Amino acid sequence: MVKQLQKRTLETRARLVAVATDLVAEQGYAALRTEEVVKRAGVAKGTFFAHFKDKDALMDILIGTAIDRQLDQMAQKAAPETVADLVALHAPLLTVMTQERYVFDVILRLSGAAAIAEIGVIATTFERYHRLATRWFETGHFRRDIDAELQAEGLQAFLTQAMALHFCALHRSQPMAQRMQLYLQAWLQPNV
Amino acid sequence: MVKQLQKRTLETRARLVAVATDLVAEQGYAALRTEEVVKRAGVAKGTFFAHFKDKDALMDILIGTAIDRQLDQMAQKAAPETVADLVALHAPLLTVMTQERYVFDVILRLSGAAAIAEIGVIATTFERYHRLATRWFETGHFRRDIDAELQAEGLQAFLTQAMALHFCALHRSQPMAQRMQLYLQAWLQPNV
DNA sequence: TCGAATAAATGACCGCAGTCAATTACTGGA
DNA sequence: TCCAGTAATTGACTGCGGTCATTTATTCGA
Repeated sequence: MVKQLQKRTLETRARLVAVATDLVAEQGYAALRTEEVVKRAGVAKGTFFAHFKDKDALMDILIGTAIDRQLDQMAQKAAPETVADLVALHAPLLTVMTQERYVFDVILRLSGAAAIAEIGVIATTFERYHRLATRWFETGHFRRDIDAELQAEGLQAFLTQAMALHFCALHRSQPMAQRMQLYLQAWLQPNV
Repeated sequence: MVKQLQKRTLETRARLVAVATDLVAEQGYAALRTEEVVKRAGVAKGTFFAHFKDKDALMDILIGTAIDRQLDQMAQKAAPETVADLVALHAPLLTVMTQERYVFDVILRLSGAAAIAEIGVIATTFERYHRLATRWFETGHFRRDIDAELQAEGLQAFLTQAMALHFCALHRSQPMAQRMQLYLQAWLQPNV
């Protein structure tokens, strides 16, 4: 039912990803062209699309991997006990996700799995992030009137909002971290 | 310094928008092709791009107009006094914004003005929505520990989150309105 | 070791957004 | 009314993502 993959297949695929990684390092994500990738990898155009459903599928791997590395770092750290800690903890993740407008757009597009069958890397990292955040909130350092999962979903909502406004000309003046602080203070430590 | 627009210009532009509106009604947003628009409008391809920076600029007008109509309706109604009212008030707006995955993607892409100089229709409607929501919260029926503007920003964040999860295979089971209710209860009426 | 079945790779081709030098239509002053 | 200057329009062309019938390589049973 499952794999019957030849060694060649894995090699080609790995080469494509490696070449793409190099190209991104050189020119950024938005400038990546599939034709450039296949040329450097020494394969035909069709081969690319035999390995990846579309260009987004490659981006999913590249960007998802980068996000996952940040989550590795974050998972190492102790659970944050204050909003300031929580915001500080997110700094590197925010940097990765907002390094280019194009990257943020891809993340938004792929962060939810379109179908159960095709959960990509980015969607998987979002699940992972959700679990990680839920664990932080289960320590009980923040609100207690709602469960940890809901707190985590709100965190994600505000994270997205802060990043979106970062790219908005009308709001770019305020730094992302400061906005996060404001949001999360109100979300996690309401004072009614 | 400003306009020197010929009548012809306005006519062509209006015709393009009218044709596009018809096409969308027939086949949906995602299926819209600029070539189909210019063919029906009886102009050349280049004319389209002389009037609109790119295809997104046309979508901005079509979708932005549809959103604006909903805001007209919402602005008529009295300020909501409960979370349930607030959620119910949003139902038509949610329907418009999530009618197609493609529409939601365009909205996310264009909801923040990329540059002050080029604030589009969708970005303008988001500003309008923000002002409207702020006015609701100024009535003081919800939280009082944070100002109305912040409440409005949170509302927008949760609105986006609810729509995003609506398109996510892993979460599609729960209806949007129900999710909104959960989020907004926690956001607007914390119970610590 | 051979040959049929299957997997991988190929590249010419297509669809569609977006460009631009050339052309046509309009305007306002003489 | 004529004509220079400007605005609007044109359509062939480019760039790039994605497809598919054909060719080439690999596997595995006899």
